[in-house]
Amino acid sequence: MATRRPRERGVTIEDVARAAGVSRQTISNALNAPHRLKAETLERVTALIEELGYRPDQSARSLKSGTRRIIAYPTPVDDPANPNPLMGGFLEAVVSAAGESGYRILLVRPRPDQSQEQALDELLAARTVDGFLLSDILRDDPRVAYLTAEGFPFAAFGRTEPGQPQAWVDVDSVQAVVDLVGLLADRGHGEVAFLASSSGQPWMDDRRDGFRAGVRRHGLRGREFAVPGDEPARVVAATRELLAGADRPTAIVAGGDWLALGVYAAARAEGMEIGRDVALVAFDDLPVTAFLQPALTTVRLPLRRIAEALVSRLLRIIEDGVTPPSGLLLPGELVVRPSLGP
Amino acid sequence: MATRRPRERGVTIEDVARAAGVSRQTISNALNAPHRLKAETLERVTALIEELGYRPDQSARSLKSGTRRIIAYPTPVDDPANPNPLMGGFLEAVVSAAGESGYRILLVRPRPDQSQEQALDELLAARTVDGFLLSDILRDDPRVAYLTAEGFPFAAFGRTEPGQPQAWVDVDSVQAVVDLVGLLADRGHGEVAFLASSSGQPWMDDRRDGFRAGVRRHGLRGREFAVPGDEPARVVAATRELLAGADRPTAIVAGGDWLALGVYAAARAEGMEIGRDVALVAFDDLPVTAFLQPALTTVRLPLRRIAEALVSRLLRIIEDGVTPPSGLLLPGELVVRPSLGP
DNA sequence: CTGAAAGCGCTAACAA
DNA sequence: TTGTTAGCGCTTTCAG
Repeated sequence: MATRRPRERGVTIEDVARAAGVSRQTISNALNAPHRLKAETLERVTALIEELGYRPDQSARSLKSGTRRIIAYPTPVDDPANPNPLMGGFLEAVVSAAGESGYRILLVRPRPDQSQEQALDELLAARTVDGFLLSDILRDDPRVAYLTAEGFPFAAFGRTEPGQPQAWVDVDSVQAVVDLVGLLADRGHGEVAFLASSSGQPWMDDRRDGFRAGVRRHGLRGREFAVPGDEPARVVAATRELLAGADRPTAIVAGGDWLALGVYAAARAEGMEIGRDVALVAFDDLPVTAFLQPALTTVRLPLRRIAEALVSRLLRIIEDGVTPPSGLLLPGELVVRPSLGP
Repeated sequence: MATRRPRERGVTIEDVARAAGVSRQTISNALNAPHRLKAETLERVTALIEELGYRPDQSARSLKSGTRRIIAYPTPVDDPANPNPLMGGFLEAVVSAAGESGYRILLVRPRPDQSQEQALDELLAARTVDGFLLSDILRDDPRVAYLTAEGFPFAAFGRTEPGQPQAWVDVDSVQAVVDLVGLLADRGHGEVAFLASSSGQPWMDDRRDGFRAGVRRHGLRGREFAVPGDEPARVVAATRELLAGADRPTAIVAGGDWLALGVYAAARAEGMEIGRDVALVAFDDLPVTAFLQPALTTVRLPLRRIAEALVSRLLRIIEDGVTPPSGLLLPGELVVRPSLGP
């Protein structure tokens, strides 16, 4: 089995031109401006292209055109103990959306000795990609600052500061959590608690804000408690303590399904039943929640719509130079299930 | 905020050469063959490169060298109802491993009108990538057949046929499940059942084979039952039926943690407790299993080692033209936890 | 409608 | 040690 070395080159435009007895330009036109060719020539050339399996070399094309049709996505560092289960679905959606427009996604990661900006700079300066897709945006994200300063196209999953390009898409977590609290208020809960992990993800702040807003709006008494990190054991321990207390809340709003899993475990350990002894709502709609008993009321992220919006905004910047005047806030999808109680 | 259009070019080798008052070749040498320059020149040029922020254009370099330093990974289509929660971790590991050697990962997906082979062909013929990383290998995988026929570098997560390049890495699922069954035998179980999903993933066959081998070796009585698809409701229903029967097994080997989740739910519904009334072992070590009560005995996939092995094999083929003479079988890591029972 | 020439940015080979 | 030449494969511009 002979392995073709990558440096061996394939069939070039020259080969096709010679075989067809025309100039290279005619081949190029057949592909890029077919209307310029006589029907007969076009047909002949097209057939030959097909037969020889000719495809324009991407590097040559990029060199000439200055465009790569590649979007870089710096992959978030994934905590091995708690890998983001939605990552696959998000990438899937992004790859599809970009693919529709003929773009591909390049996964990048700073080398151990590199800062985030350096890693971006390497791609940017080497003109390896046409733009960036960013996620897990921090309030004061150095990547956003850098790309903004460079004037390089990017789109962000997560809000950017007012002074920066508003090429962002985000889920309206505040509203979604307000709605969750509303569901609890409707069912007569007056004493609710918010369970957060304090590992500093920016979106957790929005969810907490939503909790506060919801509590205020519905005149409930709200309490907040944070678990340092998000290891299962800690979540369970913290929640047990809460549930064992005399003044325990009648409902818990978990900042994420992951945390809610700990509430299920804690409730069982305390001999309580979710949905009966304590109501529980959360956020993310992890696939696993389908197996929980009772099933979990939560908020589903519209990953597909997010990805489409991100890509279409980014491509507008790349191709038309048009930066969106404002961000896009997409509603989360409330999924009401029995953990909410009767 | 002026957005830099991608077609605007950055600083080129020419710019640096002019600024330094030397030829372009000297700049190139400073980067690629520094030993050829006089120390003083090198220092001056390097400083200038840094100052101007010059980085060689990737396309130009690729055009010249014929190598892209990009590896394509065709992303599996993810069932939205049951997205693979390990995808993120796998990609993470692959990106890291490839990054170590200066390669990046390009996510690709056939367009709706394309076959898998056509999608590969597009990348291959356009010389967009140096090689492919394949996962979810089928027994008779068309992608493997195509790349083998083309003699194009690839490495596969999952076994390829004997006549094909043995550039694969796989987990020794058979052995791992034999070991699981051994654990059950040690604890005196004589009546065990294997729970599979019949949605046709190739690795499920290996796990079933492992079950059969384990049962045979330890002289147990084994039964198998398959759930069509892997929707939670079906898994639970099928398992409940099994547990409710008079001749119920004392232990269940689930073909994956996902299925095991259904067993937990079914057991609870039947008033049984995992680890006490029925033992349970599974495969995958999904992160969520840490929250299960009792915690699940399962097999962890060595994703990091898999990724490293895949990348190093692929790079050997790409860079040295050396195809591995045989595949690499990595052991799964048994994680013994209380679901196994006393 | 088709062809010739030039050049995108880079580096390998050779020359000075 | 440095500079010059040529050419990777393609497309844009301008002639025919």
